[in-house]
Amino acid sequence: MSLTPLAVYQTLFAAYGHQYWWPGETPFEIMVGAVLTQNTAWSNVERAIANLTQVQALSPRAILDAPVDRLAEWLRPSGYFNIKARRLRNFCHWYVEEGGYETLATRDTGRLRAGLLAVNGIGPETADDILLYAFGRPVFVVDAYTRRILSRLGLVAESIGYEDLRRFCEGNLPGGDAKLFNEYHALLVRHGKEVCRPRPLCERCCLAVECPCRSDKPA
DNA sequence: AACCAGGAGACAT
DNA sequence: ATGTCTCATGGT
Repeated sequence: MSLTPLAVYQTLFAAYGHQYWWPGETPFEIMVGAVLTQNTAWSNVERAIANLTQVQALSPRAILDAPVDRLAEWLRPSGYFNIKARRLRNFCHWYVEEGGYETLATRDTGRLRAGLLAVNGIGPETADDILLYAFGRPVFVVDAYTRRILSRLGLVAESIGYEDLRRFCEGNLPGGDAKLFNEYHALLVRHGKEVCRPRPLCERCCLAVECPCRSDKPA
């Protein structure tokens, strides 16, 4: 009886409980956060979003109306601010051009995903974050934590690609359950942040709250 | 004081 | 298809 993705989920939920994701009030704020959190600590993203709120620029129109270098200043705390200013602008341009949330929400998930991926600056993870947390679509979001935890548990190869890992997870979980996908990704991030760390490089991740990854020093 | 953080695009091979 | 660079702030 080998470990399954569903068993991993149940263990994580038993250990940590509900995570109440995504941290954001409106769908648009969630989408902005998804872009800004690329390879960046969430605490830094919060500062950037606070800046946008402060100057009343937390809307597609306001972002498009602002000069890019001004936008970059607001995004500074989230890192990569020059690139992210362009990425956020690209996204907002597409978002408005396509008719905004109401119109986009009528599209099937496949078409919506393709549209997101066509935006320069929206890659597979950011697209799936938006699909799941802003549009409520049943999509499994893969990230660095997912790959690290599941590969250390021996479920997948460490070198597995994004789409292969996504298909593996979606194929071994009850489909159509956005609530499950929502909670699962949040739990993987939680466990990855505080227990299953990059270093020390443990061979396995025991999935317990008292995981040796947390306290042991490298040999 | 190196290492890490809820990636993605450009470019070479 | 796959590997390497770059982008950058803030916490540990």
